[in-house]
Amino acid sequence: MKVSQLFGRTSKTEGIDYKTASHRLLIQAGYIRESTAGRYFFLPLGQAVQNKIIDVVRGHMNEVGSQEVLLPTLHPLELWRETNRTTTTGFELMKIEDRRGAEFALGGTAEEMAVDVVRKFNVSYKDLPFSVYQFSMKFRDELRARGGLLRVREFIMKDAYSFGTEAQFKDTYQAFWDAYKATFEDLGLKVDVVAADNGYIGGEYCHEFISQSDEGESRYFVDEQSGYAAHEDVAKFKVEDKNAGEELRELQEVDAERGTTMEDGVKLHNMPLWQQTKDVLYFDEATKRYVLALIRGDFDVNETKLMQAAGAWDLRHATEEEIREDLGSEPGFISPVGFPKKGKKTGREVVIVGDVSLRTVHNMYGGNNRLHKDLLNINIDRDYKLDVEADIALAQPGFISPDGGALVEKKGIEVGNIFQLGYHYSKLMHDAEFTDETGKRQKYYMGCYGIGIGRTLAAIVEAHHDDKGIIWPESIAPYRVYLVRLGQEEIVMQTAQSLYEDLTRAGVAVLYDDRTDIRAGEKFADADLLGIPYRVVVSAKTCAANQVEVKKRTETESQLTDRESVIKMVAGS
RNA sequence: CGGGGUGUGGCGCAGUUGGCUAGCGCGCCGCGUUUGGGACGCGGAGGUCGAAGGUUCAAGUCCUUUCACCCCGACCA
Repeated sequence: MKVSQLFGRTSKTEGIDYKTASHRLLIQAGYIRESTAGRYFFLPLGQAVQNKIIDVVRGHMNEVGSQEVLLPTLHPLELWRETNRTTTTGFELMKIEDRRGAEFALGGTAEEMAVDVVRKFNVSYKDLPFSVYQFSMKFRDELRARGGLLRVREFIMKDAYSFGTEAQFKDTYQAFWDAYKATFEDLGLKVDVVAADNGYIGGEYCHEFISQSDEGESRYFVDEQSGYAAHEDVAKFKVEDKNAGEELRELQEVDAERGTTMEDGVKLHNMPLWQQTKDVLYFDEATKRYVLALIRGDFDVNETKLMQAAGAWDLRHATEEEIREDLGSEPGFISPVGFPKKGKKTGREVVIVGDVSLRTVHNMYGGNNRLHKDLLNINIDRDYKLDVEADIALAQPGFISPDGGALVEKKGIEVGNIFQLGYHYSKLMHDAEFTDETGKRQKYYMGCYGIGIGRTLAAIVEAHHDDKGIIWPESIAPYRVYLVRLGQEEIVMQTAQSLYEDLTRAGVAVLYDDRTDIRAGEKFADADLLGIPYRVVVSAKTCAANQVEVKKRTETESQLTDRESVIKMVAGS
């Protein structure tokens, strides 16, 4: 390709509004251009990179035996109703109607569609396990797009769906895990694999592949020694015993002229924070129940864990009015001791969820559901009972991981994920079954596996750039060589042209800067900005020496060699 | 949806207490001089100043409404 004919152009002036490096560089170098927020034009260079990434991903998918398909973009809304996903969450689903009023979802993920096509074929145990995957445009009605390609409203995603028996699943999940590791390695991305929350996708466990970056939105914890890694939503940690050996003392009410914060309690009673009870009252809009979360005073409630434990979907904090008038308690003085089972006025059920850390403390202190009254020597089981006991604590940096090392907080870009779906979809959707060896119909056990192609592209730029521009890993560079011609002497014109042809013949993708009205500095600057791995220069100087100049984007010094060596060098590997 | 900010040729911006024909740099087109790290001269093209309504003799500038975009938050594979 000749630069003089390339559609899209670099820009000297950069958009100062763009905060992330990938956003700025990709636009400045002419890879992408914005349409509206979160929707991008992929120009020839950007599309070339995107296709390279797709090739790498496809290779690994094929390697694990997954089969490429293409599902429709418009999903019958009926299918989404079958799994309740039109209502279960505030999922950012785009909807559309045709002129006859038929309703569709613009595909944002395609579990239902995958099940729908598989059930049309009445599979048997002989077909299992198997998986299908596709590359397709996904639509998300994001409240706020950000960071260029990092969070968008339309993007190409590779999504795969596996079908099998429960016994087969472990191997399938591991195979995708390994394939993802290999994929991101090929793409030049170092990723952490972290345990995460399934959210509206359903299922019981999943893992995110996160490229560490300050620009990322995912916060997670890593135990560097053991390799334990988990998203902040699900991160576990060891809870040490405090005074669990202490003898139980008698429950006692005392006057408590204090404010409503934890610190006020600590000051008034002159006792440690960890010995205080933290009582947080929520209301779940989905199930219309109150959820009272109890935890040791020095910990915070992790709302994601809490929702899982309580079976809640849509938590909000209870209002002061609800606390006082419906539950007869007092903000800042809530206590599980004698807390009502139901709202007095509304009759709404109350679920008490306690953190496992409550077992590590005896003789706790806290409110007594009345203004300026506290209780001393509160003890679990004796003074109150839990409906659910679970880990609902929020991990913090420095806490001890389940494996014993200290948790370190990291930020990163989630470029891929793998989900165990189990029977979630096959149970919700009719006929999602296979025939087993005995002729009986069985639900199949599923997984799904996604990679955001555009986001991966952005993550690669975040990981590989300097102040001059992008530095593409060789595996996905849009071109392998940036051939710079300096000057218009006959010999230079001929040498550059024939080198261009020779390299192309040798199978090397060359971007040939044949512009005649552009000076050297600008060509070099563009070469750096574009980030092509090899820069080859042909000029009067190199021709006089009967050589060409070559420099890798990652290096600062160029070298002179003969043209055969250059061809060998860039064609190699 | 809350907070902050910005909308003036493709990009980056200036435009005073309202005042004459809306400017500058980059880029684009033409001619010439240049030519190893973002040259220079001359000549061009390109703008209903985000949109609508209002105030005024007069609006890029003031008022109202609205839309879009950027950043932070809430939300979210």
